[in-house]
Amino acid sequence: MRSTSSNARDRILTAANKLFYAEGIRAVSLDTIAAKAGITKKTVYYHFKSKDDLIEAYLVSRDQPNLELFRSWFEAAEGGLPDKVQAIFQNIAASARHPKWKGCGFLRTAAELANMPGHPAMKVGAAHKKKFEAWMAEEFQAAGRELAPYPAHDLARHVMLLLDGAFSTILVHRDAAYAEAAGEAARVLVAGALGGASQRA
Amino acid sequence: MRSTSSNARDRILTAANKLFYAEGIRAVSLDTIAAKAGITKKTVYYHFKSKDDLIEAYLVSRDQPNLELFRSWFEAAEGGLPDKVQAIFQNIAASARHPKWKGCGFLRTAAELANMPGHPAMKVGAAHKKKFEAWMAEEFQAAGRELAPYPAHDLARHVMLLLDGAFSTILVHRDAAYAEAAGEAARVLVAGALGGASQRA
DNA sequence: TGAAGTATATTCACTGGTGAGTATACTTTG
DNA sequence: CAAAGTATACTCACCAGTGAATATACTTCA
Repeated sequence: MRSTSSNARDRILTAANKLFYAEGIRAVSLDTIAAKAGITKKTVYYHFKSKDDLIEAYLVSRDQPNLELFRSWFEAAEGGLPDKVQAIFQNIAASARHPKWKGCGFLRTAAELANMPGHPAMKVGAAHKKKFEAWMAEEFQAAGRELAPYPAHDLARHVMLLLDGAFSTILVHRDAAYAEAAGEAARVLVAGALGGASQRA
Repeated sequence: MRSTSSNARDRILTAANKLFYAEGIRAVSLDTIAAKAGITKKTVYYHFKSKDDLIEAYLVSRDQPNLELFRSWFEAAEGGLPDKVQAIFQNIAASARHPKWKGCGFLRTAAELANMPGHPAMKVGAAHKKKFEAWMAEEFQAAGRELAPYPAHDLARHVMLLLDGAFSTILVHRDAAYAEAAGEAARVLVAGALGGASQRA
């Protein structure tokens, strides 16, 4: 049994999650993370081979939970496809009103690591965003062929662009209303693709 | 004559521009900037009261030039409103293919300073984005009342969201094609707002 | 006019503190 | 016991910001 070990590893990852997300990757030292996890820095280096490694692990740990969250918002929403897509944005708006909200960890990490394109964490971020896009495309595909002249994967990409635009813009303005605006735009695109007259909310 | 003075200040600002943009705000030290500017760190502190102050000056110096660039792309484009809007995105795609391109300096700075909401540089960034949005709204307003059920300022905000989405997404994937996708989405929205059938490229 | 004084601009050398990462030794537990 | 896990205590590099001194140019007024 390596229960103690995993405990330490988990505590490190939990601390890293909170601190990296709250303060940013470069603003947080391993000393601070170790302190928050209640262990020594050397123990951090026992479980992770470098800070970059821990950054990568941080993003890996967020991948599935974030996607699940989007999925649950989408599924819980009443109404048609436009409504379900819009619901994602409305939920983001709600999240963004919490004072601890600091944007999308993947996007912020990508911004901080823009000078290290090959960084392993970048790959995790890119994969995460691709998964979101692919999932959206699936949903659109499943929802019917009515969107013929507007391929599902194009529409999915456009929605994803609006989503990341919302994340970035809210962060700049500190105003969750931008997520609602993005939701309306997404709604217009999806409704339009479905061939129906684009009924706006 | 204070020519020497302005020279030093300008050199500092030029060096800060290049380094902050290329490496990120927190990754660059004032020692590095001073070295690049060919002066002493103390001289940096003579002209700027702190690193934060220099960060702010960096963004201030980018505000007008960036807006001018967008404007020039828009004006140079042939065709109607949808084409002119789309042209902005196409030009961003072209810029993004240069190896030195590292996204939008305002967005990346906002991501790095997410833990300091009141930071002066954040205000500069927010003001910059607002100017872009306001300019777009003006253009839409001027272009006619035909977009009745889709208020010009809503449409402007949607275009801005797509733009920032493009900036972020290109950075994550290192693929300028996302700007083209965003441009198509913007084209669909603008064309749709004009009441015409949304003819896609 | 020119000497004395003052503001501007710059340098060298430093401080206190923090950063990532490590050498070594202790401790737990199967 | 031996291996996994953790701690103490350290290195060396860097960083934001400063103290004290100096050089240059502009201003004042005897």
